[in-house]
Amino acid sequence: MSITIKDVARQAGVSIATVSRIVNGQKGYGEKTKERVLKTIEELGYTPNAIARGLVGRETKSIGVLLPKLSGLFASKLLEGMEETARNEGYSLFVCHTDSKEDRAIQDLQVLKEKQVDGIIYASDQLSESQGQMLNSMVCPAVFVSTQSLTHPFPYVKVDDYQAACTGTRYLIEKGHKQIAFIGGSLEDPIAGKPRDEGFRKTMKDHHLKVEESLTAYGDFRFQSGKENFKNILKAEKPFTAVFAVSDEMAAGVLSEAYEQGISVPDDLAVLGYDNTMAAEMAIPPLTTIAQPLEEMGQKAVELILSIRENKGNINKNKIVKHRIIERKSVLERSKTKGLFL
Amino acid sequence: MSITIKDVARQAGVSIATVSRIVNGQKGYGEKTKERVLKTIEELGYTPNAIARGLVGRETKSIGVLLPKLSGLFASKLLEGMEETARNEGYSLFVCHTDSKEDRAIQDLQVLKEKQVDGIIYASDQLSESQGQMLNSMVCPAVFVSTQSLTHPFPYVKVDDYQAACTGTRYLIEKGHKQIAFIGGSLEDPIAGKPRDEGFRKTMKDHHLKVEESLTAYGDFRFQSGKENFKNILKAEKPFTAVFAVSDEMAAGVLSEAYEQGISVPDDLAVLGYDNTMAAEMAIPPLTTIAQPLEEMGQKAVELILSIRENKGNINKNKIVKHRIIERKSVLERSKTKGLFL
DNA sequence: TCCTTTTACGTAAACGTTTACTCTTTTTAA
DNA sequence: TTAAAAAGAGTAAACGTTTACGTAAAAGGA
Repeated sequence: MSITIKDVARQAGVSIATVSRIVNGQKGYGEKTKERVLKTIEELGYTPNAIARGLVGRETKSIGVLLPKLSGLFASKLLEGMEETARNEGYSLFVCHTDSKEDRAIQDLQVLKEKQVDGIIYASDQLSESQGQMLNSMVCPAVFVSTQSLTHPFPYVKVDDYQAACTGTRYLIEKGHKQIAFIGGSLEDPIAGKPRDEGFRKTMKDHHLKVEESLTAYGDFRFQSGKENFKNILKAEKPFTAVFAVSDEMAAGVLSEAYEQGISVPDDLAVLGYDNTMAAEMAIPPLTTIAQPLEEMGQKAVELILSIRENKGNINKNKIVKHRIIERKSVLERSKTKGLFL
Repeated sequence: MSITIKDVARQAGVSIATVSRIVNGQKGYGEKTKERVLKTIEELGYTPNAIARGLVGRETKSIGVLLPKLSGLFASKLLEGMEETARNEGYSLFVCHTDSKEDRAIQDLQVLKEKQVDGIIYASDQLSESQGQMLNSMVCPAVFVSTQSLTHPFPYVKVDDYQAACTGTRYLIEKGHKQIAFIGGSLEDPIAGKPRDEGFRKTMKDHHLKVEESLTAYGDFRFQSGKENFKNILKAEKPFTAVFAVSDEMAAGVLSEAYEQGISVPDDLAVLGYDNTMAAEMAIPPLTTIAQPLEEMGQKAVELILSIRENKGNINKNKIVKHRIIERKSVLERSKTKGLFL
């Protein structure tokens, strides 16, 4: 059995209320008492019980985080940002790996509710109807990061996917590329899939460029998906000089497949990524990519939770964070890259 | 204010003890009562309060995990394994990013103690003396994963680093390589640094091969470190045909530097990695590497915690898990690779 | 000096559960 | 039938805190 506030109180010859006040830095005790109690705490090695605190104070200083995938550079960078901020504010993080499975996410939400978390961060995945209902039924605030929901208007932190895709496409075009392949996310994904596709198409159109449908493909943001989709695109044997893959992992897949087929990047083909995870840095050649400020997003997400807890009456808290191009080595000017099937 | 067991009891016309028993699937109530209570629970949308449970039952169904770095493929894969097992056993994970900083780890341990976690997993980092003392003072079990401590004998789950390094070195030698560069971890690191170095040297010696000191370097397992160390090794201009880097990230670093210097892997040089994270898969060329079964290690670590909680009197619980070579494309036979400075 | 305010505590209730004891009532066994 | 056992349920104490309220003494003000 461990040392409780009672033991401290008895040993120091005061009431538990006094110990509590001292521990919590409130006032209502004399200087000598304080010192005596502090010494006793030290001697006994007393540690307050956060569970008991949580029960009476009705806050647990913990936040639940739902991530579709833990083992990737994207999620882990996001998590690092959240952890840093949470720590500084005295909060801990429960992490849940939903694997994009409906039932897992529901289970997670249920558990987090029972564990009385002070907030929930739902990251980079689509929200189903029943998840949305659960989220609504929670007493704690919930925010989205790197995603949002059209039907359930929780505050979110994300980049403007549409604009980011425009930026990327424009970058390629300004480098002189005209025939551009595109590997996007699922078009059924209204948050990260569709808007990027739209951004790409809109920008192409604005520059009077045609998008060749056999040069477009849609995957799931993963390495394998990038690799396979690029293989399919190559099968079409249509001319192109650049490919825009909307995640670094997919871009790495493109690089990998290109390598296998003896296609040299950037000499034969330009490749543009998206995210700016470490995958972009480690790639060969290092990937030029659209950066999402993942750590900042994680930080903002927990700040958002915290600010909602304070001003219960909150204004619209959505935060659009800025994307930007990180130029590395995978994109050259059109004139310096040969292109494929020309 | 949310619905409590009292509300359910009142509404259903029974005592809270009965509700509790029904919720927890114990016995001591009639079939009709059970149905009535269950219906009431459904209607009211009652959710048990795990904090209150934790207070009386003195278990919180949560486990704390300390990781030196969150944002890497290594940690996140490990985490994924832990999460999966924890979830299946009804546990949640608090993740803490120590950043290998003494004070952060101490703070984390303190918080986890206050939050009354049921176990602690200390991952892939060296344990300092004061951390060891804190760990000892915790009431819950603690285990190491992918590390261990010589001075604080907590149970651990890891591969045999010495043997794994032997395996890797032997693999290279069996492929006919004789002049092998080595990029290790810090020699001050008695767990993951020194043993791998020793395994490398021992195996070289056993095969009557000389290790050329200017072809060895020691880093911190990260990409940049691999890159820079390889650059230094090249400066020595000593002949060699293979390099063994003891993390995939560092191996990716050598690939990256090799690419910049126009060295072709595997045609000019063989590269062997360690870990088998996604970095190995995504690398160009895909890395042949020593696999650590990270997910399995994560799983075993939480299983270990759980089993210690049950049989309080526990035997020696250390678990050495098996490493193995994953052959991909970065190592060819000596006869097929040109080598450098020959 | 006397009254008022402040300081320094202590008491006890609450937070939402679980569970050891009760006490009936019903079932079982002989 | 009747005693014993089992089933069905309630009461209340505990878990370790925080905090509203009370009270006596000390300090302050005139």
